[in-house]
Amino acid sequence: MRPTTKDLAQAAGVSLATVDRVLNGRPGVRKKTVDAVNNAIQKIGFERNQVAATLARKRGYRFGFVLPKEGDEFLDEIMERIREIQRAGRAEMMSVKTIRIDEQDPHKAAASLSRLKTEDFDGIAIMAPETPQIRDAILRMRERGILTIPFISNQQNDENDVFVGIDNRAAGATAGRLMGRFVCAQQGVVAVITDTVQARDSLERRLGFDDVINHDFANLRVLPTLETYADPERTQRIIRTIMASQPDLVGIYMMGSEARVPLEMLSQFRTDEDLVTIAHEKTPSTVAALRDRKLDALVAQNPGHLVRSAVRILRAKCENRPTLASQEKTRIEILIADNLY
Amino acid sequence: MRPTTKDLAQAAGVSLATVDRVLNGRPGVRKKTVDAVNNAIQKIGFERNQVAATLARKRGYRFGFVLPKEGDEFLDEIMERIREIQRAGRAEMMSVKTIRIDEQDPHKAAASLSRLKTEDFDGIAIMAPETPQIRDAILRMRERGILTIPFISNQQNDENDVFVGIDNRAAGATAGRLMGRFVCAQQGVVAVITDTVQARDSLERRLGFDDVINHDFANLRVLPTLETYADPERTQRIIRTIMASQPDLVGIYMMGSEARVPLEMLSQFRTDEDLVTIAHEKTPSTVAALRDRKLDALVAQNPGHLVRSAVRILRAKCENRPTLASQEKTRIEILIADNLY
DNA sequence: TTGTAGGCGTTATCAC
DNA sequence: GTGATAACGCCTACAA
Repeated sequence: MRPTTKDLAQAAGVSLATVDRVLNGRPGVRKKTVDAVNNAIQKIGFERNQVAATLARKRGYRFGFVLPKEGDEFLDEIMERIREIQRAGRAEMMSVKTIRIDEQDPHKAAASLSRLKTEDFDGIAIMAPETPQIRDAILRMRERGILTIPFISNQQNDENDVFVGIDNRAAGATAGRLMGRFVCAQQGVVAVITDTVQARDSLERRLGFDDVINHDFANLRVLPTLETYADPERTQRIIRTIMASQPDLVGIYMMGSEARVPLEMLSQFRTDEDLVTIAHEKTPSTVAALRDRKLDALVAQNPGHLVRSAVRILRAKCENRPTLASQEKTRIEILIADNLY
Repeated sequence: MRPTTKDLAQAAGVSLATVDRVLNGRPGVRKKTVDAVNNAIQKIGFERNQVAATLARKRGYRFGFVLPKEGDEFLDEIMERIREIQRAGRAEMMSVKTIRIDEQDPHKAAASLSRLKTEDFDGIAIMAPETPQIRDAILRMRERGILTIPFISNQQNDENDVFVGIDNRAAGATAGRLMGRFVCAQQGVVAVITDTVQARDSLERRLGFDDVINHDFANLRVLPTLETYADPERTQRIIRTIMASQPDLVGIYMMGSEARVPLEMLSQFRTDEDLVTIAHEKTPSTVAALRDRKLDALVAQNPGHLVRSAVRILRAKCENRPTLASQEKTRIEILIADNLY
């Protein structure tokens, strides 16, 4: 039988309460006693039973996801996965809530974060742009004792802490290599479209993309990034212009997470089967485009994985135990028509 | 506060013990009482607390993985992931064991399965070739009351039951499309190498591969599958012959899960940068080959995911609750040099 | 600084 | 058939 806290208390010659204090790093125990307990842990090979520990805490774990108020299809997927885990989590004594913030207004957003109280949350996963106000708000949350982890959009990797999301530079590189391999032309020009290059994510993807193209595909020339500002009309204009002005166009890289609008516009123009198109994220639009051969490949991060990984990491932090590193590294998925599952 | 069994007992006008009997489908309760409890469940929105339930069962969950005795690098990865979950599982009241069977000898293998007792296992994930003896042994295990699920190698999908592993036909199709897209030649010949075409997995991959090539890449001709029987010398001979006899060779598809030997042999010959090579499974050998540009792409199933998914499914079955379908579908991963993480 | 006792929401073992 | 009641292993008052 596995040793229990009772065995441990006996082995260390202390009471259950003291064992609990040491186990959970609570104050009010003499160093000597702490050592005695720790030695006993080693000696009898004690390992805490998380199931019992969770049950004994009256309240379960309460986690939150901070998400932008306005979002694209990718965000819809994320929210659907959060809903899934909400349902499944109840039986495991875990509740998950979402908090929407106004991404456009850093002050409002920061204020929303400030309102999150320690009494309501054990940990929060935060998807938010990198602004001074938000960074401060996050720091203050931590001081209040709420665990936080960056979610999908990285907050400049402040401490070499965990981060749930993909390496965007590698994602861009992946897109770059697929573009290079799929284009069979001797020479050609590649266009890059995104909503805005403001975000760090876009910058990193572009860097990765260029790295690969410049290094391994000298036959291709990549044009400056075109910004749509998520405006359909502007998007249409951009695509029309690029198609008309670049006779050597062989590929289009849709770099943002909102490929729906560019794809719609593109489908009005694309007649040339040799134009290679690559986008990000698996959404209803991109999946349909992949099936219809309007898109050649998708570079994606799995929304379900992101959400579950965030929750697992927060929970592990709460319980003060390590996570399986191999499980929590977010994979850069490549999707084509045949592995869409 | 969430309703507990106590609340439920009160609402149904019965005792805790009866509630438990109904909840766990145990016999010895009048139909009328069962209905009363079920109605009360609906009425008060009761949902069982799995944490408490797990704790209250004296023993935790005991699962097993049946694996072949002899294996390749892919199997090593699987075992490493099982070890990981063994460590992590203890705190969650779950133990995981592996049982190695002699794949070459169906009778011995079946005998090994027969030895697995209900007292020792709540559920077993089985990776085994599809032979009458093994099929029977599995059926008998089920009759004994042990939950079983096919693992990686499918047992002809007997009941439309769960299956942990990839759709091999889709995996072959994925390899086919990558081959078609990566080969830029006007015309060419593609070779297919595997250990043996005995296994259903190989057949299905080949079907998927051919589907795509025939349908979408008329410029390519796929040669009959070459079998290495996992013999290095034979592999070398095969590769030498194919390189010499097929001047139009533009691609090699290593269809089995053991790409190490073919890759080694290939590296002795490959000088032509235009030869596209695609293999299966992420292992030290294939990863190194991908990095060294000796391999262009990998079609893989994630070993960690496979193992954890099997455990989650077994556990859910034990606890008589559903799984997250989106999480348990094994993805067909495409790996290139840039998304190897 | 340390210990005692009661409780978390189930399951299991007895009686009736 | 059904109902009390004692575990399960840990946490948390409150007492000493």
